[in-house]
Amino acid sequence: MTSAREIKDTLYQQVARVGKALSSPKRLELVELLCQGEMHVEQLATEAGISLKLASAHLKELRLAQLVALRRDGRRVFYSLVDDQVADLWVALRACAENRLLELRSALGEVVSHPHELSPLNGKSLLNQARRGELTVIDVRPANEYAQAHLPYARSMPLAELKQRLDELPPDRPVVAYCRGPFCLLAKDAVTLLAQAGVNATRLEDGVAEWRARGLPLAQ
Amino acid sequence: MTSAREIKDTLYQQVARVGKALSSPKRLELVELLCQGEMHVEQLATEAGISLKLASAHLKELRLAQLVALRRDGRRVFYSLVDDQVADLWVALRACAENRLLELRSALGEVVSHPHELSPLNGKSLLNQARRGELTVIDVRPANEYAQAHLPYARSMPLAELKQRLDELPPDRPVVAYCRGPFCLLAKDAVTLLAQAGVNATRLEDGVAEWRARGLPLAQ
DNA sequence: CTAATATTCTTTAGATAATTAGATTATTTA
DNA sequence: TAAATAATCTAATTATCTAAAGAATATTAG
Repeated sequence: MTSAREIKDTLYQQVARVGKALSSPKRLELVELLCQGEMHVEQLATEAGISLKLASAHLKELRLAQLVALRRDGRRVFYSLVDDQVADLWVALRACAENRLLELRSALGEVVSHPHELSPLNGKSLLNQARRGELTVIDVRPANEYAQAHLPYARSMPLAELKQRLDELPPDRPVVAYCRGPFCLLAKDAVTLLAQAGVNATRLEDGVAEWRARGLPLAQ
Repeated sequence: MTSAREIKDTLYQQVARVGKALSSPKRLELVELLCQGEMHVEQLATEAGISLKLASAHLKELRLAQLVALRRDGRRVFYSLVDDQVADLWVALRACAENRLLELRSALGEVVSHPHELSPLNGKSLLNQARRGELTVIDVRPANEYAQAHLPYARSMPLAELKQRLDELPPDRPVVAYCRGPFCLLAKDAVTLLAQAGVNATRLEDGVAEWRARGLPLAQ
């Protein structure tokens, strides 16, 4: 004999498990990292700026909420999102927060300090211009993230190597740099570096998760 | 002098405010109720089965996360979602939980115990059949929720009045009943009641929030 | 089989949240 | 202006979460 109230309580409790998994800043950062592809615990801990132990504990929470899955390879444990719906949820949650929290907007202002550095293009026209070779799209994330999924026509130029590889960029052609998404600082730094080298560079705010959530295609 | 880490921490913290707001079962239930339209605190508390004080406290949390807004009318305080994006987020979160948590699926099985009672129609064809008068769509939520938004061609027949108003239903025509969404028990009870009265009745799982999230039109 | 590495498990302290009851504020009605 | 109503605020208790540190486990290399 299960009462209506008990059934309802169970239903909302279960959904709240997912909400709870998304209620900690560090877990959100881990989810965003996993939107870039699978990573092992040490990578995740380093990128998120937390201890390995804490990363492991947060990943366990995400695993209990069935948002991530793990795969063992030798002595490494690789985590990944269970599917793209989780990435879409992250993008939706971020967008919702962005659209209503003033504190978030002003903090984001520090990431995108120079509006003219932002690529004014929408996805489709960027795609077209890139295909025609009218501009160069570079992916400034670490190479292993590029290898797992990247924007069409984008070439991998990790921020760490960018300075040494400037000569690989086709001359006299605008460059659009992207990274992990709106919260990531890699593309911002890339644009600054390129501008100092005299390259006409802008940043695309989207990462692969945002790109896919818009229904646009990705390459591997 | 704000470090990159500090900026990032702020960004994820802000998004986590929204995640945190969605991490409590009772707050989720309140959000789902507010998807039906604005309600005052006592209504919300009664429907969610909690005390007025607790409802007030949860609503304050939702307000701090900027997910709901309030309006005072006389001695009543009416709450509503700040916009449809919040309703979409609720629908997305529920869908994400539904698709991966087995416990949720089995609990949901108790709400939708008889699969043949579920309307097999998709939104557009339901709309067409309703327009042509081939079936009767009834909204079994309380009348004030119907008044704020409802499915096109639906008529209001609150569950509480349904038994007395059976004669208003066009005879020999299938009836599709809907309520607040997949977690709501009103439509299930309506279908049971109608079936006992010999009416060919099925349930539509969608509520207005799900309907709108699918990009389908609503009426007022 | 042993040592080294990568990760998880366990425990703990401090911080934060949920819930309840009592006091308080704002609004309407008499 | 006083009483009644609706909701919020404050304070207290209990429960839960975060983060860190030490112990334990699983896998590989020697």
